[in-house]
Amino acid sequence: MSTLGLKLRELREQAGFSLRKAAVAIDIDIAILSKMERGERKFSKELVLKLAELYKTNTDKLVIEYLSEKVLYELGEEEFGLEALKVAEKRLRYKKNNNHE
Amino acid sequence: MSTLGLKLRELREQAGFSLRKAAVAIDIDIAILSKMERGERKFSKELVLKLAELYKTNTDKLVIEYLSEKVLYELGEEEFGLEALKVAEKRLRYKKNNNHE
DNA sequence: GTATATTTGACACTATTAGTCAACACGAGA
DNA sequence: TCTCGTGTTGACTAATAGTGTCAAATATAC
Repeated sequence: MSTLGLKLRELREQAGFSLRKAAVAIDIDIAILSKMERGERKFSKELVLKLAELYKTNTDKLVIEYLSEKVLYELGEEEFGLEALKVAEKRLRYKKNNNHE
Repeated sequence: MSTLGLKLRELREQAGFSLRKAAVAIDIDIAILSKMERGERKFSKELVLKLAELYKTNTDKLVIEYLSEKVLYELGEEEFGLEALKVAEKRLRYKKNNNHE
């Protein structure tokens, strides 16, 4: 199940939006938001940002959540998922330090 | 540039295969293998495994490399890439410990 | 009952990715 | 120079995945 979806649903309810109103506010179909909140469809980063703004909440954590879910989705049930994450992390650190473009 | 591509090119040359022969052996078009080795196209896991077998080399490291590249590709130039990786890692560990399906 | 909110599935549309093929460039050696 | 083996490139089509739209079904409250 999608953690990001759950969080965004909670945030929506806390902010007092119905699914319909939230969907209208960010200009998407109600069905899509419903499915996204329940993890049946993937969020786009753009929508996550729009929703964060609508609910007046901090975007960073949500973006991190969004990205990590994307990463986990890509790894699927792979046996070496953890090892791959470690390698990716190492390479990303290296890139950050040397590739200040 | 693709580390996986470079590695597989080295392995191919060490194993004494021309691009053509390797491509024929795993039943793909030469152009595809050429592009994959140079990072112009993404590898599929299936092809990585076939090539590892052809070159008689250990598959695990190559699979890990393959997965980490996939992950890094998904993260792109995201500001919070590292943070996302850490969250993903934490969640994956949790899943491994509790979700022995 | 009506009204509002959400879920579900079917469908079409678009974008992305994968596969095919032919032309091209290059160097080695006859 | 000719040609053979090697690798690169681009154009094109096919297959696949992702998105958006809509209406019907379901649920919840009044």
